[in-house]
Amino acid sequence: MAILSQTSEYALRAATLLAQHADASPLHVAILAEALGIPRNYLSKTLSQLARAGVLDSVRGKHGGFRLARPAAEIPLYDVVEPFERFAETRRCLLGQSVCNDSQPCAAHETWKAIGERIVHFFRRTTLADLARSRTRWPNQTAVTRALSDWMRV
Amino acid sequence: MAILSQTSEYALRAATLLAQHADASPLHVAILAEALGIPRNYLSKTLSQLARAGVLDSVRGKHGGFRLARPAAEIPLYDVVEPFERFAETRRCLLGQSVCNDSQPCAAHETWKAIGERIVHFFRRTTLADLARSRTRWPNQTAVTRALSDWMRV
DNA sequence: CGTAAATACCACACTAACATGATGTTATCG
DNA sequence: CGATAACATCATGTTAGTGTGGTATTTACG
Repeated sequence: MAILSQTSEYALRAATLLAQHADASPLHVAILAEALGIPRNYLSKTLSQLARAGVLDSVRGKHGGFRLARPAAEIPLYDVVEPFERFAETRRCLLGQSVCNDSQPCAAHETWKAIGERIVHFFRRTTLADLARSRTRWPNQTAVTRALSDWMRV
Repeated sequence: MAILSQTSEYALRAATLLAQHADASPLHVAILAEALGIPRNYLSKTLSQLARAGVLDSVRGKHGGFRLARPAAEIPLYDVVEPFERFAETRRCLLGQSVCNDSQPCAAHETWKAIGERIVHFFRRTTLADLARSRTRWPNQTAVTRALSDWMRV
């Protein structure tokens, strides 16, 4: 009953941390991974996918890293999570009936549909800016400080 | 984004069909599996678990099968699905924050919590009797007819 | 231009969910 | 009591998600 995959959660956390990073310089995967307690290479792969999806910019070479491709307020969580989820399944009949729609509903149709819509609605309406606002407490706080204060580049 | 595991869906379908079976004689796994389009041995294992959980009665030997352990109206979907799901995860913070509760919430806490509660509420409030009421259209309808009319025992 | 530092990519390992087939166990019935 | 029909269980296979390590590629900078 996890709703989101592990990968999606990783993506959300990393994107939130990036949104908390005010200036536009990219952050290294290594530091993000350390700060968030996420396997480094796996996060690297995940963020590359987000870059391909247009959510992040990736900067290669020395002083490279990842940053948001546009302002946090313009990135709904849906965009962050969609590359790793099959949202279409939200609309499948709970009982697996081949015909189950508004005019020929199964017994659970109304309620089940409402739940699915509520989930999608949440991801569409909430943006990274919303998540970045709250005070967060990531697994490795010192690495977070380093990341956000751009420690590496002093 | 499947919310429920495949196994849980199998269990729900089989239980619904059993609830539609008015009389108290048990139904064979083989017929249930054929009617619902579910792998036979896998369904067998799944229903055995439901029997161990007290949701179904299993009857061994010739003329055996499975039937509901109590009236359909007294079996919430939660009971059918719970053996295969980790509902506790519904209450985990979306951002994986170690502290995230009503007094120290993350930015998504309220909405995310509401979604989880709505899902659990649905499974607790809806019973097999509710699902059995609607006209269903299972994958193999002729096998369903056989099953529900107790064809084997004529 | 060469070196170092970063992402990108590839190959593989591990695990849990899903599935299949064979065999064991129990109960009915002739 | 033996044969048969059902569930129960075990061993194994398959797949997708997750994770790891190494190599290739790109870029900055001295």
